[in-house]
Amino acid sequence: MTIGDVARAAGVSRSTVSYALSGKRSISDETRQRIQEAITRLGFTPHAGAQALATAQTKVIGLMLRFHDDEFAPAMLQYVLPLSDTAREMGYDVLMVTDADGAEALRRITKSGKVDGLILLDVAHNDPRLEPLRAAGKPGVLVGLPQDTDGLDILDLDFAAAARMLVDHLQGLGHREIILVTPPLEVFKRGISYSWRFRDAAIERARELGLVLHAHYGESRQPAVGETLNAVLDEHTSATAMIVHNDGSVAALPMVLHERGVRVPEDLSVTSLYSQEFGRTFSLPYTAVETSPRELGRLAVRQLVDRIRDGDGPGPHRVRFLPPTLTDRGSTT
Amino acid sequence: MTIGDVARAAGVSRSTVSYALSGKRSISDETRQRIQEAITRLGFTPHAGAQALATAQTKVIGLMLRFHDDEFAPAMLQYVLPLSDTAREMGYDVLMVTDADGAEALRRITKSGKVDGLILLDVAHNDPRLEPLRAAGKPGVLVGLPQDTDGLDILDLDFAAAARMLVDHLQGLGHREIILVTPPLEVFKRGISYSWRFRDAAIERARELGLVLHAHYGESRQPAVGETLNAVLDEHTSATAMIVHNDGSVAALPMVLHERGVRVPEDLSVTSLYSQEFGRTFSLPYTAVETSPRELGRLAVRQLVDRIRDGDGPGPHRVRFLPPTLTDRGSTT
DNA sequence: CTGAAAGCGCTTACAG
DNA sequence: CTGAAAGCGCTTACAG
Repeated sequence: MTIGDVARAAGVSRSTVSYALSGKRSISDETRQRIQEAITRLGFTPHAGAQALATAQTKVIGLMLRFHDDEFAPAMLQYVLPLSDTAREMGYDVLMVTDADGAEALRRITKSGKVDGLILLDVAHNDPRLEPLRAAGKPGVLVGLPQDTDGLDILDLDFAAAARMLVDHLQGLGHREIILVTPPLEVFKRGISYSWRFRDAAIERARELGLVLHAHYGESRQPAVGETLNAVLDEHTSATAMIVHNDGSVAALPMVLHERGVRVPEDLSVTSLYSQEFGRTFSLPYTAVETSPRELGRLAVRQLVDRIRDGDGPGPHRVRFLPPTLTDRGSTT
Repeated sequence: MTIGDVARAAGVSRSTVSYALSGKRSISDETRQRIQEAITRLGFTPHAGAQALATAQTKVIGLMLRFHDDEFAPAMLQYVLPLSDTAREMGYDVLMVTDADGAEALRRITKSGKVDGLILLDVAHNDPRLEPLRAAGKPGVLVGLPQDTDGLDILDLDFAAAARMLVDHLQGLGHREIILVTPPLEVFKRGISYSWRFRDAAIERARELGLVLHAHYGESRQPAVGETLNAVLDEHTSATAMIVHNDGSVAALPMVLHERGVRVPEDLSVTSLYSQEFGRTFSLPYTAVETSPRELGRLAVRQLVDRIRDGDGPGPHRVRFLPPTLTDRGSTT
């Protein structure tokens, strides 16, 4: 079933069928009818490989992600689904790449022309995928902030603003001593910059406001998560508020507080940073900055598709930080 | 950068380069050396579209999945990652398809020749994707059991055996009255057969053994999950054991039991069905049948790749149930 | 408004 | 052991 079969059935040339399909030149109504009829009758679909060869476009975007032991897996899915759905809306399929060697995988799918562009998730400070991405000559959008942003489109939550927002919120309620649970040390070491962007901004803001802030590394896997939370709570009994910037820790927190007999917000005000969906999945009742994974995913795909369509035209590359918004769930007082 | 450039650089014909790449005919050592050297020096990678056109093979498999509101999203990821990793090991990339209209999406990627084969996740009793799959003439492996298994390769956990195993386990410990929390009603309605395969086998076994078994639908989203669990526990105060066959419910259970002051296993023996990884993510301490998502994913990809390679040759299609195994975490007595 | 033909970059019989 | 050439199924200047 090729375009030639359709052409024969409709009594036209193959080029006419092709143009009817693409709309790139005008076709008489009658011819278009005959072609359309033949296409539906024969159930014709163009061969993707042939199209890719002829046009140098695949209509596929690559989605590069990794799962690390120091990450809390369920959080990743929140980004993947909106990305996939948005891509489809815009006429693109998604090639999901989870290779351990991301740089090599990027080279592979890019040089073989398997994708028109790439979305990199969980980008690190010195991400090894950036060199091959720059060399690839294909557009890429990053979620996560690297050190060198030159020539790249980047999208991320404004974690510094989020941290300040939470500190301000607690300060406004009269809290003077706050516990901050950060991502695990390994996440810092891997160079995931949101970990220190959030922490450093929180520390800075607390200092400005004259607050005491105790920063501690969280953990991502049980039983270390619970043990660490308990140890931190034991150490700072005079703290009246908590900011949890770590998926694994916040998911485990309700149980830990329950076991300690700590009531929220009567005994402790708790704030965090997670999406509405994440909160619902884990039954989290905390006032938190919304991470908007759905919006981030949509924006990333839109940006990428714009780049793909416009060649290198749609203006300068840019780093874009989504402004945080606070969802008050009544866990602070 | 095409195969012609390599050929010129190595002083051979394009066909010789092609054969050197594929190994489909013998090449003199010296020629092979020169070609290899040229390939690495020029950084050549064959164009995937051209290969697909010439060979009618894409080296891509389609992964078809959906996320339903009545499902607990984190569970899905456990299958996706092993599938992706295994595919890569076997030389395949993964096109992830999450379209709402799975049947249409299957037709699209299959007719356009974007994939060599398909893996269908979360297959329903009368799954609309099966008709286009059968018509596609491409191999497909299903995870989940449909009504009509004719001509299909199917892989699933043996949920009936799992249910019997748990009932037997509890009966062996002397329990006479058991609560069963099943998947939500909507999952039954959607035709996801594991829901009734497990429930019916549990009921049947309980009857055989003369046990009382109360089956109730679980929920997947808060706050309904907790409310339902509490209602069920309120209703059957004399029950001494529980079987939870529902991700959302079991994830919420520790908190619910904690709030009720129910100790496990002293006051209540609890069993469930989940993977080790899922249990670790949600800090679940229950004796459970292991769902082996990693193994299932690996087997599915292996089976699919075998089919792709052997055309229609590798023997009859088959339904394969993985035997359940019990992981005792000490939550029963 | 439409067609004939070249070209995209591979693979693989066919010949030697 | 190697090469010249046809063919995979499209798209798109070029011509009319």
